[in-house]
Amino acid sequence: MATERYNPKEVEARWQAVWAERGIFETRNDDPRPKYYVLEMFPYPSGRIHMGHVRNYTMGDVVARYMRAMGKNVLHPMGWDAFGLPAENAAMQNKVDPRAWTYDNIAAMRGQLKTMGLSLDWSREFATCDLDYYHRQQMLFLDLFKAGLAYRKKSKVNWDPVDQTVLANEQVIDGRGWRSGALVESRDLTQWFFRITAYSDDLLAALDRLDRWPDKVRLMQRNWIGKSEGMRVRFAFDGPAPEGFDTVEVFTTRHDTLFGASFIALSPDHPLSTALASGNAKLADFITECHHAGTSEAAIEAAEKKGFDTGLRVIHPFRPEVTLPVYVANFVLMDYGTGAIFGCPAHDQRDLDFARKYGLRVIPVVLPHGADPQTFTVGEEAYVEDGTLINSDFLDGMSVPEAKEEVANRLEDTILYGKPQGSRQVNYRLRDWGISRQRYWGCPIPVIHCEACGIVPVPVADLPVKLPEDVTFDKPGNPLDRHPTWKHVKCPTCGGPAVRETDTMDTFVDSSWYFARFTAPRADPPTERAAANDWLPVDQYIGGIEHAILHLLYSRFFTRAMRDTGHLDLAEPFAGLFTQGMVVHETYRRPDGTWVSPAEVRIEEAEGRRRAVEIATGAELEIGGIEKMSKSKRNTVDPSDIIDSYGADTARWFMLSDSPPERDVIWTEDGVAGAHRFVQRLWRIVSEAVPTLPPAAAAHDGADEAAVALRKAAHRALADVGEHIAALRFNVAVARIYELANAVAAAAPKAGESPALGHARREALELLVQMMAPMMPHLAEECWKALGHSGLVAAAPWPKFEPSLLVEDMITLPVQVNGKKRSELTIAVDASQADVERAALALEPVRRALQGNTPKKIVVVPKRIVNVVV
RNA sequence: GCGGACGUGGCGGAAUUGGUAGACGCAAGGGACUUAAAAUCCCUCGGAGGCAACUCCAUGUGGGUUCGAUCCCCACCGUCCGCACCA
Repeated sequence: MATERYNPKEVEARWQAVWAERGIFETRNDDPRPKYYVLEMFPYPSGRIHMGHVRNYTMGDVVARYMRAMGKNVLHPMGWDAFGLPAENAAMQNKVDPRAWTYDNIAAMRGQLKTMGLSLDWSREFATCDLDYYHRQQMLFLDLFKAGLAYRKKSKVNWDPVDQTVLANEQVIDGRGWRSGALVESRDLTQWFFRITAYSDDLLAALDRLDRWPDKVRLMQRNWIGKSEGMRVRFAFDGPAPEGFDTVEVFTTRHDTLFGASFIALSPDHPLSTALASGNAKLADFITECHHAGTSEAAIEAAEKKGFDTGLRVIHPFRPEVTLPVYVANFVLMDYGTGAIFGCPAHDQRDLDFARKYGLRVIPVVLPHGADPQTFTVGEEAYVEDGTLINSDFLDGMSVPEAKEEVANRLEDTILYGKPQGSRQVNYRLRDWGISRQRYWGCPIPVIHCEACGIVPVPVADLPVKLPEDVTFDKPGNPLDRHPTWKHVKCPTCGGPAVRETDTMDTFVDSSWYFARFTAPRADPPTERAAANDWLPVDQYIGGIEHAILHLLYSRFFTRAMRDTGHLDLAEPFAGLFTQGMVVHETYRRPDGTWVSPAEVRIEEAEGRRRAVEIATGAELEIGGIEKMSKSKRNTVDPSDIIDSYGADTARWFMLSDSPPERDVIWTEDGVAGAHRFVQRLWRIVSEAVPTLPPAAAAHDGADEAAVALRKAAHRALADVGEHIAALRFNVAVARIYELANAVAAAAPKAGESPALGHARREALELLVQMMAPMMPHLAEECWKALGHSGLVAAAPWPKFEPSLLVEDMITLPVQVNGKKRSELTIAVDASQADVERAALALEPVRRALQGNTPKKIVVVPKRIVNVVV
């Protein structure tokens, strides 16, 4: 009897309907089983899902389904990161309402996701642009504001003069606005900030405890936070001090090199620079010039160290007779340390470049180990390594750490104008998070500006501050700002005329707490504290490495802020993090350089050479590099096309096969076809075996050799697959499933076989189906039903392997002579060392390799290897 | 420049983290079935030598440690990623 081909289209829709109807993926908060929260980074509703989503959500779904089978109460929700620029751009370009555009996209993508057969709890779905959600976000903002974690300050921002808006750093490409192409200006604007720096040290220290995060991500965050331990040191002026300044304060991590100081450099934005410039046109010009210099990497690379001598001199803390010139220098950053440094040219490359240019002294004060103090000089390269102090008075002979300690102690004990001259300071690279956006499609910052009362938070009872719907996008700039009525309100405190804050929040705020909202998505307060505490942290979070710093750091901050404002009781939102690789594809281009999509290309193989041919024209195309799927290179493959022609299980299986999940996966037609062949093959194996199977798994008595072998293969696979899924090594789990499928196929039903083999086959098939169920859930349900089960495999517990079947009584050991494998030895597992040695030496290839020599030593590693050493 | 990761057949990769290198898949070649094709099934598949059993070489390159190294150490080459005037 010929088996009918498996029809994924019909089967998948059918099982998806059954799952939905029975609500088996809806999760209750009062379920007594142990919890497991698996979450994939929620998508931006761009309109269509892409292969990256398919990969991400497939991985999460395998974990969710596996954990559910393991008896956990699994929370696996989905939502939409729905505020952001693209909706406004669509509004400007296509005259559509950003709200309608967004919700249409969500509907389209929800439909696509549903065809993937993901075990999601759709009852918890929300979008961040839902009034319900951003209302709660405004409540959180007010709490942060009250706690001093949200504040306003003037700061430098990227300003796009054409679009009239602030741009995030990521939206500035080579110094130009990504949309307008205009040169971005640096502007001082008053903006809202979240005080992430209040948690710098905790965010850093807690990284060590995130042992289920990739080292790479932890390292990136560590570097981003950028802790450095140093000193603030104040220098007194030689002669009259400028108005309003009694000293110049610098930050340094190399206070050991203080005797090598030869100048002071101020940032062009330092208050002293600004003050001096008001009476000095040349200095003012210099500062302006500094501001105009590019801030791109290339510009910084090429930029020369430049300075302007202010004429001021300061006194060396330990050598009253020595004075140092004070420069304004283009390479000193205002927002790190104190915005001023002391220059030690011998031991810092930038300082050296600067000193050479302006003819300043270069005094070596750290002598390399083993160098001769008489002959050691610094040429064009500063010496930044460790060594022994020289030319440094009371520090001479000390190591660098000793010298640092000594300098710190002395400066702390020296009083200058009523304060210690120096103090130890820990400095961080991390800055507060600027969340103001001059944009419409975001969460309004719930604050009112009153001329009399200043900044007045909107009373909680007046929330939500709702985005107006009657806005225009015909002009650049913020539609909220030019809306005729929206911003004009009465002051909640004094009742006088006031205006609303028209900035909206960075969309990264929206994604900084959505995982908490999922735990009680319809609760009246932002979180239902008990639910958040019960469910969080997320046990397994999965997403792209591109969020290593931004989203993942912001969320860690925001969770702490929510803890400190009473919304939940934990610091770390994500206990386990996995960063998946990208989906990449070959590229094809015409001779004129334009790209051609894979769907329009046919690959031909002739004389061992692969050719790409454009289907429409028959013209040969150039096969380009394998790159991330992107619209610009046109190398995308639409998941819906794949699901239409092969089914979701095939797409899911392909995503999990071959490539380790953290690495990039190359999407190939051959690979997908191969995955689909396996789907068909599994169906064939199961459906052809079914008529021959005994009705249900019976006791495995009177088992013959073939039956035992099949049972061992099945239980070995079961043990391995569970282990590999739990460790997210999906590609290896897939390989084990292939192996078991091969083993079952090899033991195909034969006339006259033993009943024991029939029982073993049923057992193996049932295990096989359960093992593949997290990965190919539709096919698994169909097979499960074919095997005679009335329940759902999606609701079945994960089977337990039989440990006795994993134990072998005979074992095959490789036998080496001098480290080279010469033979194999099959022997009882519990054979004594002496027996193993004797048997190994008796092997013909071993005797040949020994050539009559007596072994010096025989290494026997039990259950591993025998090595005969001559 | 600083920091990090990686390098295994034609390709994706596996290897119990010091113990049989190349599991599993893809591609390729050969065969069976078929009027033919598709589908399916069987065989071969790191390199060199040999009819063969087998031998030698081989995990980027060169050294080292070890009975034994893809794995540990040193140096180098290459690829990729992050940060970037952070004092």
